[in-house]
Amino acid sequence: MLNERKKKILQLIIEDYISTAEPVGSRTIARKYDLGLSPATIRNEMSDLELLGYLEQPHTSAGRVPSAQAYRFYVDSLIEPGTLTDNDRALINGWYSERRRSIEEIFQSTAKILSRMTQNVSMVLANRDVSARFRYLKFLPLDEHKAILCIVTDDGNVDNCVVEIPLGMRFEELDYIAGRISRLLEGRELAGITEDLLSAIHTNVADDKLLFTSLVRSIRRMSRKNQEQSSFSWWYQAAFEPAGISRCRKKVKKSSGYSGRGAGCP
DNA sequence: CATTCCTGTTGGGACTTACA
DNA sequence: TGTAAGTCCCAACAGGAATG
Repeated sequence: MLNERKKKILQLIIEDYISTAEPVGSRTIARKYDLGLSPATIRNEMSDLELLGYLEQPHTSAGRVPSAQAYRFYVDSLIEPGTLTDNDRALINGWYSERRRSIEEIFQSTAKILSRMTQNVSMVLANRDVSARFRYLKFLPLDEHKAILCIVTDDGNVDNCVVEIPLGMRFEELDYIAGRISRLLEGRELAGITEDLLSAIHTNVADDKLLFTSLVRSIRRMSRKNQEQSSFSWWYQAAFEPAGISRCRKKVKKSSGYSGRGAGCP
């Protein structure tokens, strides 16, 4: 636990480093900010902060730079949350009162609002849900021989494919099968739907081979898609939209490498 | 034009001193 | 005795002058 003096020194170092992008030394802190402490005292506190992991030193005689732990502490404990003006509140309420269709749109809107309010580049970052779960499946009739098989997961993804309706099977029966399979698989992680489980469904519920093959193929496709998305561990949306300046948005999915899409930004 | 050397500046560590 | 402050010395770096 940091005492008040350490907190104050850490705060000044972080703010100085943010504004200058240069390592901050004890003498700089003593001279620029009236703390009533000598550089030697500040140096001792900085040494403690370095031991505690809040500061790092690029090389022996350079000043100190804040660590990731220091930034976390700064955001959580050192800065005072500002108060929203009525205009800001109205802007936010206006954006979110509109019904949006996807998570992506919500991210875009959030980044835009942040950018407009702060007049800075904003970035919205979220962890992807790595384990989508089966929600339900449904058959939608196309004609008397074909139907669309739709599988829905709890993260809102939908996969579909056209299936042949087995000869002599009525749509009501298809609907009944969909209900039974949905109940059996509901809440299960896609990755956890095993061959054994699918075989049991094949035997007990959907004994038609073609129908079963389509079902398995669709579940596997969704599971694969989910795993691919999960490999992109973070998703973020950046925006730069100060009033009166041309817009520039960029969306990037980040993984171990780099991939991006979007337009407008060099 | 690239490299080397010199000098000034900045900052940290170690040690000593002053004081409550 | 612990803490704060002062001082000395050394290291790293930047910038300018000298040199090949």
